[in-house]
Amino acid sequence: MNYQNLLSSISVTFETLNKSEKKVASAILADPEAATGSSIANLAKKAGVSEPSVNRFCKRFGTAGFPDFKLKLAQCLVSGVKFVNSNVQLNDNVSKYTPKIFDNAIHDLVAIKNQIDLSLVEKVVDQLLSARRIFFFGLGTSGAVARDAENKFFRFDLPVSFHVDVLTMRMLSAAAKPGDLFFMISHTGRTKAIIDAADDAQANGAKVVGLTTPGSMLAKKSNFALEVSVSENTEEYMAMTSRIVHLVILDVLATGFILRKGPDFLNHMEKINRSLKPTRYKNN
Amino acid sequence: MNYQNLLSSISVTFETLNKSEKKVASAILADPEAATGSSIANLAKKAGVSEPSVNRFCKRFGTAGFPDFKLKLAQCLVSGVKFVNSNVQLNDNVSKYTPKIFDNAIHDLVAIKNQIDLSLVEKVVDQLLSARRIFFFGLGTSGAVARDAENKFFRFDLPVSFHVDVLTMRMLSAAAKPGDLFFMISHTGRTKAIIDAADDAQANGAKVVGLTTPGSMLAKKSNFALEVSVSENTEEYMAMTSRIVHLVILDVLATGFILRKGPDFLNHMEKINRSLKPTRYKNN
DNA sequence: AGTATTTCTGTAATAAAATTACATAAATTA
DNA sequence: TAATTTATGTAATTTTATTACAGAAATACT
Repeated sequence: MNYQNLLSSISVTFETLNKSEKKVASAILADPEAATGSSIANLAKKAGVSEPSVNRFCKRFGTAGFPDFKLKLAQCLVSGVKFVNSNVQLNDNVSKYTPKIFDNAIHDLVAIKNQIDLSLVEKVVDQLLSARRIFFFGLGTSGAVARDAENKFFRFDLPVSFHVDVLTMRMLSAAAKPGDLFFMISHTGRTKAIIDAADDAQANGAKVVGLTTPGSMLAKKSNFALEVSVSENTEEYMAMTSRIVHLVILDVLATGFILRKGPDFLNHMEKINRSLKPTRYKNN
Repeated sequence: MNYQNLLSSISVTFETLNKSEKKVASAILADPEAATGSSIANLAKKAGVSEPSVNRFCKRFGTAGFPDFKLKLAQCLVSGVKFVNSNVQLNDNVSKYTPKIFDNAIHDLVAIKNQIDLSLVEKVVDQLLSARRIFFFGLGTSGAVARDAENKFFRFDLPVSFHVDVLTMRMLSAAAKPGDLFFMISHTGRTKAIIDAADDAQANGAKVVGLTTPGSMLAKKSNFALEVSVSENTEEYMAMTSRIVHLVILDVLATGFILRKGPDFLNHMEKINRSLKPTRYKNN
């Protein structure tokens, strides 16, 4: 029995279960989350069966007993999409809202880490490696992300630029050529200027990478869509975790790029790093 | 407490634990997998402490008790945040380096979440609330952070600007006045232009907030130093996690600002959000 | 249909585990 | 050095889970 699929095992074998086991299964399937937190007595009551029936149920599914069952159930819930309720409340004080903000970012990073399509990452790295020019486009918050991306990728011995000006975006995408890579960053994926530029760039034979929300207009129009879904509530008034995840994904791509370039490339990187020395005061 | 990173939390806060808690932490860190399966008596024996000590340990980490702790520990093992030695190696493939990059960011966020000085956060929020003008200064990667900060704080009905041009920085700090707030962002805290500006601004009676590495020159010269220490190795060739943590801290400050402004302020925020509507395509 | 056999399920007893209350020890402060 | 706080363990209590067993329900077999 694979504990990753405990829940689906339960629902799949449901019909083969006997009366009381079905009751237990229903109680668990109705709220698996709650089941992980309750005692055997509690769950038995909720299911309308005796405690040993619950225990037997657990053993039937290959676990050592009820505590072990809860553990494995909890583990199989992790991989599913599930939000921590870390909403900031209006009356939160500093010791409440601070960890919440951190937790939201952490939670979304963990979620995306587990969801990200590695073969797609690889493909985008390929695109970055073979591109003749790279443009990062973003507006508002994503403008800051685009700027950060440029600040990373310019080190890679490639013509890279970032743009936050919609007129420039129009002109560049109108003048796009095969070999150009347009890296579009937009959390909503509905920003007109970005969508229009994606259309134009693609019509001119350039490739478009979209860093955006799943199924968005931008995702659909991209050759390669890096889709990032974050807990909606955190983005209510200001972009928060989406841009954090975007930045980390750009780090991943940059890392992939460097690794593919091989060890010699590190000399080039080192040269760039050394250039900063005169801009800094000595370390005490 | 974020259950995704219970393990990270334990390893990060290890030094702040007292004697018996350290014993428990070591026993768990030595074999987290085993810990999820053992009884409190067992673990207590392995750690060489009493059972209540284990129980207190669990509560200290924000869990309801030992069973709940085991559950959350088991969950965090699934998501598999490696809390030690997530260095990218030259021969890593995409499925190796991708989670490492994420893990590094996650790990540092957990670390700072646990270390951040909440009263200092509160004080900086006070400064932001009472400032007559706010300037965000940053160069390179921190320039992107400064831009992001401006993109957040301009919504707050305050004169806010960000600067990435050292000449402008000089002029602005030379013309600083009491009531001005200079928010300096520099991971190294040794960037000459930033340090010089901090000196000038302070000499002219303005307040300086530094977002930088602990004990840096900038930290020493700031009225309020938000000190962030990240795992050094991640910053070798390019700033990675430091800027992520900086951004999240700015989110915390922005959140603190809004909450202090009270519920009426949300109308103002809402008005700004609405203004973006015409720039976007309709959601299908 | 009626009995035997098997399978299922609950009750009650037992065992295991976790938590609490309290006391003592260690560390810290004055 | 005494006073106070903090940390830790012992023992009692409570909660939780498991087992053994018996009665009920279902199935199979005359």
